[in-house]
Amino acid sequence: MTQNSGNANSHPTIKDVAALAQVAPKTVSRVINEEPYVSSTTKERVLSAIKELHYRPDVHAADLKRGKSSSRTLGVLLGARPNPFSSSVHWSIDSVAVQHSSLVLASALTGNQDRDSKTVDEMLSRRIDGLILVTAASSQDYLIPEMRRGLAVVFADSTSMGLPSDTVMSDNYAGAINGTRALLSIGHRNMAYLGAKKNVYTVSQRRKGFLAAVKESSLPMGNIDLVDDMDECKAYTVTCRLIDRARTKRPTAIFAGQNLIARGVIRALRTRGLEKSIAIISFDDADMFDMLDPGITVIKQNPENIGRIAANMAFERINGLTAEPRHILLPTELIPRGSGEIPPSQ
Amino acid sequence: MTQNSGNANSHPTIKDVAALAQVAPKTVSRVINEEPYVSSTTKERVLSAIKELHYRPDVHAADLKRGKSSSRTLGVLLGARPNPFSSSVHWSIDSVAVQHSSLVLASALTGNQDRDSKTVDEMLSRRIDGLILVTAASSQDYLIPEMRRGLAVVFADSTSMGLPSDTVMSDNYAGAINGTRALLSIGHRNMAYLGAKKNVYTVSQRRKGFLAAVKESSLPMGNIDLVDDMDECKAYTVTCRLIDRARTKRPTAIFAGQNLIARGVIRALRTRGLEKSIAIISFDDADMFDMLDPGITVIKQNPENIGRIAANMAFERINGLTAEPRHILLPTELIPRGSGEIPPSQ
DNA sequence: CTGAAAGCGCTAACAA
DNA sequence: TTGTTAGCGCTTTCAG
Repeated sequence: MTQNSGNANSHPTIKDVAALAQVAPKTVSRVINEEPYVSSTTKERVLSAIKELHYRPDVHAADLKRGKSSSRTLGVLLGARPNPFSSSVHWSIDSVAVQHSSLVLASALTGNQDRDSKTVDEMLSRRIDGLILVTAASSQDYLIPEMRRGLAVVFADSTSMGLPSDTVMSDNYAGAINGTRALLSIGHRNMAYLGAKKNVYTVSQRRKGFLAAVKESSLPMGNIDLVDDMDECKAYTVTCRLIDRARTKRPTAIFAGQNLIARGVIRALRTRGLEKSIAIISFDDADMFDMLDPGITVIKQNPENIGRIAANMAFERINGLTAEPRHILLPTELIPRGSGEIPPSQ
Repeated sequence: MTQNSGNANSHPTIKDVAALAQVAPKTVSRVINEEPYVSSTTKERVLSAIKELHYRPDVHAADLKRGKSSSRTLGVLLGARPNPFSSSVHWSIDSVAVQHSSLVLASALTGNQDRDSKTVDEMLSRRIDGLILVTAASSQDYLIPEMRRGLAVVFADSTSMGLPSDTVMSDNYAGAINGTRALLSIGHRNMAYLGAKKNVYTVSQRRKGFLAAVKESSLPMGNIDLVDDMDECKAYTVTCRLIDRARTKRPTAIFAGQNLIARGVIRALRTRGLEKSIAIISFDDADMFDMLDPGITVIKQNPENIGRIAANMAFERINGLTAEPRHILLPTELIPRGSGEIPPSQ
């Protein structure tokens, strides 16, 4: 037992292994990194010393010397309230990362600028190779110098807000147009749009899509209720207000700009027993939407693909790709389940 | 522009800052670490140099020197298929970590031993301070040497399987007894238990709780269908088989050992139009369970608390606590919503 | 095939 | 109040 090999409170080092195997540290290093030119007997000895000491190389120390500042670690920042969508994106990124022997430092963005930038600082201080921002709402200009140094930044389900970085998201505009057209095509002439914060890019695209479809149908805007900044709770309240209006003045169809908003709307419709009388379409699916009665018609995204593509783009950059920023739009799918096919009630 | 300060591909170092501010590296270090005894003018100069170069200290290099192998990073391993429960635990851990200026390395366990232990290795090589295993199924004996070196290991929603580490989980046994008693008290005499893999500790506790309640009611075991290894899909199939039996032989109530299993059961009941005739209770809640008709009665857990407590215990250990392993059981709550209050149909 | 020396970015210990 | 030296764990470079 040389050095600190028996020390309960610290990791054995390459020196401890070297001492036990009676070789030089560099030889241990060769074995660890599977470099050639190590005799098989030496290798054996080193390997068994590693095992005996439960030695585990310190990647940070190794990277420090290598100078390539590649920690094989990816940062992922989740901007949205925890929900199945962002979870899927996250785990999809994780599974790509594992294939690249990388790990994911994950954290939730809170919207509090100070706290969030502290989180990013912590990640950057740990020398992450890439950063994927999922559903990020605010601008991240301070990342520019980091990008110049080679940090691979990818925005998933959000726009890069001026940063020259790759982006992946659903084609929110086209998806919203599609859904809205479906509503219009079955005769709805009074509709409501309940959307999230419209300063978020994806939300604004959905809003625009909705409006574009309305416009092409030549419906007067007087027939449309447009409400922004919704969340589940507010959506409930607003929907109650909308449907408590005189029958001729109330919307016969509701476009929910997000799954949580849809939940609020559905709750409200149910309290009035109107869930089979007023149509609703939700942008983004949610668990159990198919099991309600009626089933909720949704504009479905593909979060797994978004995560996978984001991660792949990040690794391409990490591996040296220097092409122009790429902007991927993924198609959405309109899934009719009943709630979106309800005709206008009068 | 001294050293590599203008280099596009690498981070500026403390030396670059020192050169620009015309001080010694150690002085920069003092400023970074907010040590006393730095004149305010010097401090200013250093700070502005830091800003100009977009300098960010490398925590790994710092820790290396400090020798305390504290990377202020926590590992979190999620063992269950992505679902709202594990998501909540995860984000709850994250929010505690941030308070401790720590970051979370998160990864999903796959069940594939080789791949999973590679993931743990990667985390250990990054010198995480603690490891929280959420819903881990298999034994993790190889962690023992790491624990001896001071790695704080906490099991959340799972047992430590012999390892002397802290654990937090719901009181699965009591919760299951409670739910089952509720079913029995309204007169059910033919019941089915559909549970997940029974080699998972929490699952086995639920199973035992169910059986204990049955036993105390002196119901003959012949009246009970006990099925293990269910998932959503299998639960659907099995439920179909159960309810297609003769009316006198089929269960009048179903205990679903997990929310995904409950989903399969609910789907099956609906295809037969039996959702209002056969009772169901689900262990663990899920989004929208309250909005179905009837609402799904659940034995509710508190994932946020599980995550928070797990993280707190981990940080206590990291900060030197050496008490005996603690095992926390959190109460569950039976939430009646309709489906669990359906009386036996004959 | 193997080893010795130097140094990655940082800070502890000591000096000035 | 500031600077110097040494060394954390590892790998590079170069010499055996």
